[in-house]
Amino acid sequence: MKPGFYDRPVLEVARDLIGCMVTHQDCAGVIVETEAYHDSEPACHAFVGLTPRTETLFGPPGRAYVYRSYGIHALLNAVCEPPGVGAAVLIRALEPIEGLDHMRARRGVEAVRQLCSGPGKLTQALGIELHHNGSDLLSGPVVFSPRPRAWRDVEISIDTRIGITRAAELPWRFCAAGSRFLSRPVGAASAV
DNA sequence: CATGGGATTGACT
DNA sequence: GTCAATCCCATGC
Repeated sequence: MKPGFYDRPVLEVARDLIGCMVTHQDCAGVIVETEAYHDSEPACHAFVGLTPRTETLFGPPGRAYVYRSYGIHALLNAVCEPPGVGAAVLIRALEPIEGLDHMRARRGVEAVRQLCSGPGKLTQALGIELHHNGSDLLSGPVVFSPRPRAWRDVEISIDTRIGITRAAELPWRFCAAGSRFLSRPVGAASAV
């Protein structure tokens, strides 16, 4: 992405990341689902202020924020907005493009739709771990790159965020309209 | 120092 | 639909 891409309001970045590519080593996918988080609302980890955990969130934009969820999964975010503001875009689903066999080996499943259709699934498929927290998204090893031509005019659907209890009413979830690779259909309120 | 709660997933009823 | 697994870390005594 261009320098400065992430130094903007997190809602704009979350929308603009739909259709962009995520690459790690030999695996790559197109982002089809994101969510925005900002320190002004209680669902965001940064809501509690600057702590060891949220240090990356309050740091410079364009870095990866990777944290452990439910003691099991690593979740990938792109840090946004200027230093001092705790904001990030959660990457929730990818359409697999390259390295599918490597993804299958790490995920232990065959179906393409099962490889990256969830925030914990895609980090497992791409081999993204906690030690990637704080890494630069321009220089890698985890790299975000602009939309391929075919995704230039992707249509965006907006929905409420998934799996949170606080500020659950905010429409801060962005999806590639009609994608078969979402973690969950648009408009499917709760349900597990 | 002890405790409680997740930005989830997959197995089972 | 229901539920356990599992661990980092914020919070409170």
